[in-house]
Amino acid sequence: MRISEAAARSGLKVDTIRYYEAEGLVPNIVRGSDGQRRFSPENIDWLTLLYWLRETGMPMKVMQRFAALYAQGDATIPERKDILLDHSRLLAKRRDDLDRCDEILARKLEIYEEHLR
Amino acid sequence: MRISEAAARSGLKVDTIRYYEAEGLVPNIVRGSDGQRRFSPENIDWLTLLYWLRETGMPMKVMQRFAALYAQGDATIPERKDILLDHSRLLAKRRDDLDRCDEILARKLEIYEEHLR
DNA sequence: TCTTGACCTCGAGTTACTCAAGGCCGGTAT
DNA sequence: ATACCGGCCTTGAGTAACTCGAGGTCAAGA
Repeated sequence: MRISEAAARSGLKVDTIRYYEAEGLVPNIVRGSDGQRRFSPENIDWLTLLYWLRETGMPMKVMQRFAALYAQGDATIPERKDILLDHSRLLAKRRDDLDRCDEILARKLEIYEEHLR
Repeated sequence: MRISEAAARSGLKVDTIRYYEAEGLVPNIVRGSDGQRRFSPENIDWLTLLYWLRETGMPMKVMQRFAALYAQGDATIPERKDILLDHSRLLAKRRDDLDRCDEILARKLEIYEEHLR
């Protein structure tokens, strides 16, 4: 499949996919005889994973390391697992932040309500 | 109180506070006779709010509008309330994203475990 | 044949910081 | 008395992660 469909399926934008490829985040993108990128189902899975990792705050550098390990095959699974476990902890922190902000907003809105009376 | 303490209390960095002031996000910062910024408790509350709004993804432009309204006094409370309610919806969306990513990580880690056996 | 649409590359622009350089000023140590 | 130090100041450049525009190729349809 071609890049626009890859974008639609992964959640990433077309431009972002090209950018990620240039940054070495997407191994194994092949080109057709027309010079255009062709995406395999495995490519799509990978892009989708990248989308969610990025969306939830994983920095590019970490994603680059992750991608490099992925490109090296199954022997790197323990290291990749560590990266994902770290990210899991980050998600927990983000959830705490959201809760904290929710509280603050609730208090602020409360005060606004009082002012409106 | 001075800028380093303001940073410690609000969560923002010193540089970020100065940047925010330059961008018009912080009304009413007074200067002492030495030319240095002095922060009132109200300033600190405001900076803390900005910190949490930004941390949870409110764009600068929205914060600028919010700050401009704040600077105009209580008459703008209804509009400010709308902004915070909008942001509240964004928080809910972010929480969904975190949940979605958690699922994906769990599935991925599961697959890694299988590979490791 | 002409145009339309999807793709391509490359380079510049944007957002939201972040840092480094160079300078002032009040307080302590020699 | 002076030397140094830490904390503040401004300005301008650098960074991360996109995002967009210009200009070009190519296959398929009217």
